[in-house]
Amino acid sequence: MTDVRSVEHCEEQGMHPDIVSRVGSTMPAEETLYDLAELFKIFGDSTRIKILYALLESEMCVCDIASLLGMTQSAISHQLRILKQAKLVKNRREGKTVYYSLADGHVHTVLHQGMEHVQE
Amino acid sequence: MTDVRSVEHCEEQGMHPDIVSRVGSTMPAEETLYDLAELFKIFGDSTRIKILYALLESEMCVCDIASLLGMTQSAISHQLRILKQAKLVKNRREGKTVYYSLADGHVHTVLHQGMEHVQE
DNA sequence: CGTTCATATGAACCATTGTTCATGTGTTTA
DNA sequence: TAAACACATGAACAATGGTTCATATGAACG
Repeated sequence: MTDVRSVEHCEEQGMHPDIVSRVGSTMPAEETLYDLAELFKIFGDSTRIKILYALLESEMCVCDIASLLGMTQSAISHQLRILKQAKLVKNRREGKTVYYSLADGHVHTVLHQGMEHVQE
Repeated sequence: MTDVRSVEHCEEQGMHPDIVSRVGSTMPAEETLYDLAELFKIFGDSTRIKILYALLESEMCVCDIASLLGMTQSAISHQLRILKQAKLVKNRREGKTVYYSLADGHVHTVLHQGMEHVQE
């Protein structure tokens, strides 16, 4: 019969406590990593990626994007709202029409870096 | 009563057919954009982001990562499998222990670019 | 060999999310 | 001001995904 103290396994302190504590001290704040994951989550959808790539080329209105992607205006509008909340796109009103464009140069960079990994 | 041909709205050809067709011709292949979204989906989870940031600092075994993040060995192992399938991490066996490390320099770059956007 | 320990994996569960459908808002124009 | 149009939004539904639990693999060690 094993000792009571050895019932718990390596997960308590890890096999290499020194490494665990050293790496732990260099980790960014919990909240920062959460926000970073939330950002990538935005990029993690085909429809939104397509929208961003389209806006990379030209400012566009909602129904143009819907037409381009062969999707519903409603579906596109929902996604644009998400992209706007993440500050990845901005919009401008002209009469009845609303034009969307990229909000930030970072979008281009992130897309480009990701693409490089995909294309091996 | 409106003409039958005007029942369908702008989504058919868009408001600016010229822009739609021009942008359409510059879009990467459907499959490429899908793969790109799949890649970002991997980064779009707190646990996986934490694992990647940890491995950025040092090679680690499964139970060390579990200990560092205060999570189950099983949960970490599942996530490591996903990261490995995406070719973001690689592993090496040493006796009973399996050490994981980053597979690619792109990981560092993508994380860095995303972080810059998060920190405004 | 049989046990122990580190890791892997399959099934189940719960939460999250993207699309659709119906409807609401806001702007132009007849 | 009423109709038409571009866009926004809320609720509902189906699908996806992360964690847990139980169990399987695989290697060291007595």
